[in-house]
Parts: sequence; C-alpha cells; structure tokens
Amino acid sequence: MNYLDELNPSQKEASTQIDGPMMVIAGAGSGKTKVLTYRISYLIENNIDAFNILALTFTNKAAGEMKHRISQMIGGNESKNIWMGTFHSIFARILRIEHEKIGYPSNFTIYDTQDTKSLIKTIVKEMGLDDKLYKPNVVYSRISSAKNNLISAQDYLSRVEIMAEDRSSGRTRLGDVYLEYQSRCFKSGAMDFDDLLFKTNVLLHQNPDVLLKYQNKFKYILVDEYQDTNYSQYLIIKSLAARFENICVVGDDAQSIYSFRGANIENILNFKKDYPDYNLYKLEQNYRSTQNIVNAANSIISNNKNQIEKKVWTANEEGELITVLKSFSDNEEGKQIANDIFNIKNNEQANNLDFAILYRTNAQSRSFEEAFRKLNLPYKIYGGLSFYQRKEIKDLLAYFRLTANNNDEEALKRIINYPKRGIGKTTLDKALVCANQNKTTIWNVLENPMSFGFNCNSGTANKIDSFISMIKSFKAQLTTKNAFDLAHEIAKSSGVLNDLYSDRTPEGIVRHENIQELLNAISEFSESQSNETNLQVHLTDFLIDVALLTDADSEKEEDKDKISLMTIHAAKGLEFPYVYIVGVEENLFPSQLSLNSRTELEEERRLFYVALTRAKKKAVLSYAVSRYRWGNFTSCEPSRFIEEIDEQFLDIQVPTSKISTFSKPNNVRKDFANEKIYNTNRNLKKVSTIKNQKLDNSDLDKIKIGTEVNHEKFGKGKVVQLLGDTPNVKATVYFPSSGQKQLLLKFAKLQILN
DNA sequence: CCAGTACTTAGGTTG
DNA sequence: TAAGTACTGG
Repeated sequence: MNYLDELNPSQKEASTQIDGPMMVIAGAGSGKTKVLTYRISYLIENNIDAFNILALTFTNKAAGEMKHRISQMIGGNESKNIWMGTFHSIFARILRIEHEKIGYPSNFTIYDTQDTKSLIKTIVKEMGLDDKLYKPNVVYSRISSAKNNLISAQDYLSRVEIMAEDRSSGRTRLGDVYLEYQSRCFKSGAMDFDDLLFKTNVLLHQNPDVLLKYQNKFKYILVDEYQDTNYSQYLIIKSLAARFENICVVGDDAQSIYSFRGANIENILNFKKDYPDYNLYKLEQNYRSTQNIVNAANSIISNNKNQIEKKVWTANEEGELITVLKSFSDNEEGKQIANDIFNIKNNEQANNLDFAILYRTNAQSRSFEEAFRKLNLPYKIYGGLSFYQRKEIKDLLAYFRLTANNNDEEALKRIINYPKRGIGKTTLDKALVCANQNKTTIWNVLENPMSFGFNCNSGTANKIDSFISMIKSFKAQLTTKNAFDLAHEIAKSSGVLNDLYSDRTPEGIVRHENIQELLNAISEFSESQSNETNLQVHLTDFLIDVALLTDADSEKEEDKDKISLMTIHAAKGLEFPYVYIVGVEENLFPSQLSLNSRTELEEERRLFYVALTRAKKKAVLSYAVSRYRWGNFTSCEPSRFIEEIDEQFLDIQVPTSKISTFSKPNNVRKDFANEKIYNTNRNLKKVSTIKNQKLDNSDLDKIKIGTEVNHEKFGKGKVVQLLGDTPNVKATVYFPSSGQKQLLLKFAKLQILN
C-alpha cells in the first residue's frame, strides 16, 4: 500500500473513504484521475469484491486509461471484473441482458446520430411537414432534450408549457413527430443514444426486482466528470445507489462545458440534498501548470457568478507570462505561430507533441495546416469524421446490422440499392408507405409483398427477391461462421468490395483500404474475445458495441510525435507544455450565439478556463484583426476574455513585421499565373473531347451481353449484363479505364464497335 | 441510371 | 468558401 504515499493529504482522505456518499471537487490539474484509480485499488485491497464496483466515465478514452492504470496497480485479472465504462456502454450491456422486460430484442440496433437524423427526415416528409421548419437538427435536439429530462412522447404531448413553446416557434406537430419517431424505432428494434439512458430508467422504475438486483450488484459506484451528467443519468445513479449509498462523484463545476447537450451543473449543487451526511473533499492544489497560468485562470473564472467556492493554487514555479499575440489576418496568425513553434523547437529541444493549437471551431484549423506544411512541421488534427462514420464503413456495417436485425429500417434504406441493384427511390418510397399502412416494417413488406398488397413490376420484384434471399443467406450463417469469415463473405457477396475495388481514384483506393481495415478490426476482435471464452466469436458479438465506439483510442504509432490541432471541447482532460489558444476574438470566442444570455456566456468562459488550464509551461493567446469567414473578410476585435485576465500575468506583444502582407509578392503572383494557365488547359481538353453523336434507336436491340461498345466519356467497354424490358433496358458495362458502370441504354448513346 | 449544376446554409460534440 | 442536397438533361 505504499502507493498511498504518493498522495497529498486531501487526495489521500478522498481515496480512503470506503463507505458512504462522497463528492470530490477537483480543480484543473489536481489529480482527479489519480484519486479515482487509487480509490478503486484501495477498495479492492480492503476486500471489496471487484464485481461489486461500477465506475462510470464520459468517454471511452477516459475509461480505457483508467482501466489501464488500475490493472497496473492491482493486476489485470482482478481489474477485469470491475464494470467500468461510459454510461452508454454499461447500460446498453444491461439493457441487452434485461431486454425482455422492455419488449426489445436482445440484439437491438443502436442508431447513431446519422441514423436518427435520417429517420427524422423520413418522418417529416411522410407527415407532409415543411422541412425548412422541421429541420432534422432542430427536431433531434428537441427530442433529445426531452428524453434527457425523461419526458416521453406521450408526456411531451400533454405538457402545456412544451406545447406552448412549439406553438410559438410554429412547430405545432413536433410532438407528433416525436411519437412517430419512437414507434418507428421500436418497430425497427432500435434505440438511439438517449434511449439507452431513458430505457434504463424505465427498466429500473418499472421492475423493482431488476432494480434490487443491480443495487445489490453495484454496491460501490464511482462517477467521473459528474458536472457533465444530465438528469437522466443522474436518476439512474441515484436509483442504483439508493440501497447502499456508497457513491463517489468527482467533478469540477468550473469545467462544465456541455450544458448545451443537457448536462446539468445542478447535479453537483444538489448532491448534498440527496445525501445530507455526505463528505466533501476539495482538491485545490494544481500539479500541472505554472503560477502565472493558474492565477490567470483563476482571475478569469472569478467573473462567473455561479460556482462552488474553491482556491486552486500551485507550488510550481512562477513561469513565463502569458503571451498575447496580435495578427492582421487568420493566415498571418497561422504563420506567426508556426514560426514561434519552429523557434522554440530549435532553442529548447521541445518535441512536436509538446505543442497544441486549441480553437473554438473546427474551421479555424486551415490556416495552421497551411503554415505548418510550409515549415515542415508534422501535425495531427483531432476530431472531424471518425472511422466508423465514413460512408463505406457505415455501408458495410449496415449489411451486418440488417443481417442481425431484419427490421432495422435505417440499415435497409442505406444498402437496398448499394451497390446499385436497380431498386430505386420510387420503389423504396412505395414500400415505406405500404409498411406504414400495414403497421409493419419494410423488411416484412419486401419479404412478403403479396400479403401486404405490395405490387410492382416483375423485374423489380425479382430484384427485391434476390436482395432478400441474399440477406437471409447471410443470416443463416450468423451462428455457423465466425465473425471474420462472415464479414468477409458479406463484403464480397454483397458486391461492396468489388464496387470499391473498381474505383481506382485515390479516394476510392482509400475507401477500399478502410474496408480492409474494418475486416482486420473484426479479425482482431475475434481473436481477443475467443482467447478468453474459447468459443466461436460471431458477427453479432462484434456488432453489439460498434455504434458506441469512437476512434479516439486508435492512435497510430506514426502519429505520436505531432503537433495537436483540436477544438477546446476535444482537449478536455489533456495537457501540453505549450498551448496556443487561437482566434480569441469577440463573436468567435465567445461565440456570437452565446451572447444572448448570461448562462451561455458563462459556459464560454468555462470553456476558456478549460483551454487555459491545459497548459503546463507556457500559454499563448492569439487574435487576428481580420478573418476570412464564410467567403468574405470580417474585421474582429480582441475577446473580452483577454481583458478579464489580470494584466500582471500578461505579456502583450506588438507585432513587429507584417509577414504575410509584404513578403514575396512576386511568388504569389507567379503561383496565381500558373494556376490560371493550368485551368485554361483543362478547359481546352474538356472541350476537345466532346463529340456530337446522333443515336439511332434501332441499334439498341443489337446490344447483347459481350458486345463491345464505345461511350463518349468512359471510352471503350464491354457489356456484362442486361436488365429490364425495352425501352428501359439497363446495361452493366465494364470500362477498363473507369470500372464497371450501369447505364440506361436509351440515354447512354453507346456506339457499337465491330 | 449517371453526372453535372443550381441552390442552400453555415456552432461547439461523448455516446 | 465549402459541402451537401435537389433537380434536370442525356
């Protein structure tokens, strides 16, 4: 137990309270994760069974890091028995076990945000509502915040104040959309992210026996980032902890930056009401940053009215002043900072990974990317599109999903005509209407068209039939083949692999590689699982949590030593020796949309606090006086946040040179000239290839499988397949130059060769 | 069915 | 500016 010696007195007190409710208010950089991991280890050393511990985090990454640290302290085998993970993954696991109690199949699909928005769009269209008024984003956020406050669709429709809100915004039918959305999800055997928490609440409240079972299981509960929990999460924790009240929550009200998503700081402030005999621990010593940084951060956060009193302090050295950097434009901001980093690297032997650029919006990354490339500084952008959200990955996953759960409407819509198999929008819309009329799923309609009075022409019927048969044949292999073999089989037989392989553009090659990477991931997953259980791993096992995965933890080796570019939200929980907070301007940071209310402005200020407290050694605040936004130049003023910092901590720089405005005008002009010539050449080429051919309809009948043809754009090719009846014959033609294409003969103007 | 064009819209983002 | 969707002509 010598590890307890590594803790300061308050950390130690917090780590060694075994029983009873407790709250830890942990200032930035005060060793919050350390307390959590040490406390769990301490519990286990004091004979608390690891099976009785539940540890909830906000991100996969946080859960992963904590697991890793604990397994180093107490050994891997014991630490595996702790239920540790995000709210969503833990409660999805419980819902799959208890699925019968809420009427869902155990292999229910988890809809991600894209699926959700797509379904909302479909419903808004079906109900004949104005899609300008009922934008997917707006509808989704209304539904989501209702769910996070445990308001069901029925409750929503009966709440006077909510109805009044929707009436005043003109969206009187929003409650009906919510109702239909829930019923569609239920029919499809699907839950969205918010449902995972909502249904857990329903499960626990309607089934006292289930509640008791998990209360007895989770005798010790720990919650990280408590300031970011919403009402739905709060109530789950409260219910589970009600029997033993061995609950430990850790958070920092000053770092609450997700209230726009339903997070509720009140949960921290109300803790003492729920558990009057709780113990409060404050971690106030910052081990991360210099005095100047800590003091500057304190001086800015003191402008917020709503906060728990605490004094964050540090015993670290005073350190350098915080530099305030002015630029004339966003491009110059990038160049100045790139130069600065270049110099520090040379003078102080710093690594790339010691630097981070933090911005308010993703769009700001561009000028830095350009400047870093020019100086050959390696960088990595965090955020953006994750691996599992890429189109090709989602497509293949949709095949897996539909195979596991035939009623998954969003999966079916995604792939019924990908790769192109001639089941178009018209057919799909007709099937959807039919399914709604018969209160069933599209799958059922397509599987049994006759019994639902669904008719279409024989060609389409055949295509639908072979699609259904294909999925069924995959389904038959769910329990006979292992995950990797079936996944590979589906990728091949569905035509996805071929479709991507035929695209030889650089983007197409990347897509093909991504599919290979997904297959590799499944293979790795199978191996890691089967080692433990010695059973065959099935595709459904892989599918279970795939919607909850993010690729934050899939960092590649070659990405290790790079400058980090990310939004401040993404930087939460991280630290860097050198931090550049950029675009510190009014209307950008704080964001324009936050200026209407005190609460939103205070959240921006907390965001700034988070940004500043990421820095260990040196922080730079940078602003530009003009910035390119949405296609034109806007002039900017420095942010109020700079003024709010006590001046004694700042070193305000006056720009010495206008790097971008006057340097090398000749080169710029030359580049521009080259660009123009290049464009002109391209246009000429394009014009010269356009030929005007007359097409003779009588020739169409002469085209057979194997006929060699010429196409005005794709060049020479060979007919592989013919589908449909005249005059709507569709030909599949293989062009050596551009791959396989499907063309309607009456439009394609094919020239018969030979 | 495919591909090009006209038009719209723009925040931060864990699961 | 850039990206995404809806429409249209071949």
